[in-house]
Amino acid sequence: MSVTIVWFWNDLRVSDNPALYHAAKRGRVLPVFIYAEDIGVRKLGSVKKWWLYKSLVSLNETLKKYGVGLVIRTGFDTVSVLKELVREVKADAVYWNRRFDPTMVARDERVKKELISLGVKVECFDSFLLHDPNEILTSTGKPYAVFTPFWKRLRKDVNVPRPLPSPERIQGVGVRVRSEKLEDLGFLPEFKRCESLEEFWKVSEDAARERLRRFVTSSLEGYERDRDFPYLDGTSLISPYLASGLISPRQVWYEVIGASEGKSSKGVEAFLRSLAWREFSYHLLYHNPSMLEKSVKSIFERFPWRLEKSEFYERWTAGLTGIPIIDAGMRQLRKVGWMHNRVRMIVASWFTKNLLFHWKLGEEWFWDTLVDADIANNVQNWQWVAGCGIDPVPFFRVFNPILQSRKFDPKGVYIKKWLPELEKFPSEYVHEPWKAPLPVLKRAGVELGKDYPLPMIPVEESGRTALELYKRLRKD
DNA sequence: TAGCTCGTTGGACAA
DNA sequence: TTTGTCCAACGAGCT
Repeated sequence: MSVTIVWFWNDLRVSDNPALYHAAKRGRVLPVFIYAEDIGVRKLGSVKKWWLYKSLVSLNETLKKYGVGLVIRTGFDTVSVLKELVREVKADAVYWNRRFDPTMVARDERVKKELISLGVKVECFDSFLLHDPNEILTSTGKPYAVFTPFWKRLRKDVNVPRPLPSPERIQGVGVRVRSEKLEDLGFLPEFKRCESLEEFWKVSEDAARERLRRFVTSSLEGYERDRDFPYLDGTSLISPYLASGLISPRQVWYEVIGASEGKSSKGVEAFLRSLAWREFSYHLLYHNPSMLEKSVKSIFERFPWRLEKSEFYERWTAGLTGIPIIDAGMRQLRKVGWMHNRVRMIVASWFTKNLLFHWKLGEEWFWDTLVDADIANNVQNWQWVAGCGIDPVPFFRVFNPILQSRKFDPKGVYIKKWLPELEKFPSEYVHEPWKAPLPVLKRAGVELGKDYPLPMIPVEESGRTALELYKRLRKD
């Protein structure tokens, strides 16, 4: 009987998992997770490790219900580990779901070649994206570089495959296979903030489906209207599940479309459009691998970004900038490993256009602290906000965090949730506490500079500095 | 081919 | 309070 190794990575689920599904149909199955040195462009971020740990525990439990366990292996390079496993269980095939970040694409090609040369059958399946970056191209045969035409094309032409069911049964390999302990991978010890993550997130395939269902029934209809307001529960919170593959994008796609009958199509279309941004990020990265390191608009390679992690950097990461909306966002990130998208833009704009730090420093911090850290989304969005990416926000568009705060959190509900020290502030002053008269401060029980910091730099003036630098750069 | 339109997420200012 | 215009310029993508 044939034996197939299923190599898991960012597809940690049993439903709509084509590699697992087809392997189970084929014969005996060995599900494997490999944590090798060649895992991709970056080492895993610390919060992502926590998420991964939880996901793997959950996947293992699900597989156990089928009577098979998840084998965990570490090593220097993946291909050696796989070759070893092939020998151990006399596997004649290795299946996995395609990955799209450029270093993984290169590695997977290498792995494929080596395995085939040993006479092992290799099959790769699609489920990580809705589209194949090679197949959606403009009429001139080039990759898309602007989102809207890309989205129109995707919506019109891409036939999203229906999600596959979970395998009915999975037959194990029948021999004992050594597995390393999940605890020994070092995913938890270096990480000290698990407590609030544990409270906030349920990490499993079922939790992903449940979360999505709740969003679809309660928030989808108003999504277009509510998504921009961080004090509302208006977004799906599905991103970390997508990033690790506890749910697939086509499961999301069909759940949303299926539940949309009777609901405003505006909410549905707006949400599908958001989902398409994930596609677009991978489209861009797949065709422009250098964007991981370099600003796409090359003029920005000469921009005088700050590169050293100074006190300003520390205050930004700690949520002690003195601008409440920014600090609320950065503290939410610290506590639960997630930040509302609107606030991500505000803190990133402040970081790159007021503090003038290189977008890469911010991108790295997000990478390390987000449960939904995803290489393509992270890099694309940071370059977009910084104004140096493909189809970005124009550089001269500097967000004014105070105006953003007043517009999207008028009563300061979101601010107060994450900054309890400002709880007693009247909403008139909660966006800029430094303007509060002394009696207001007294009543709120806040001494500025002690209980809550003064703004680290002047808001409007710092925005103008960035513009000046940019203008000068263009003249040279 | 050449020309036309448009660009996820803004802000200042005027009316 | 709300709405419209301009800001600077360019290149993608369509017709």
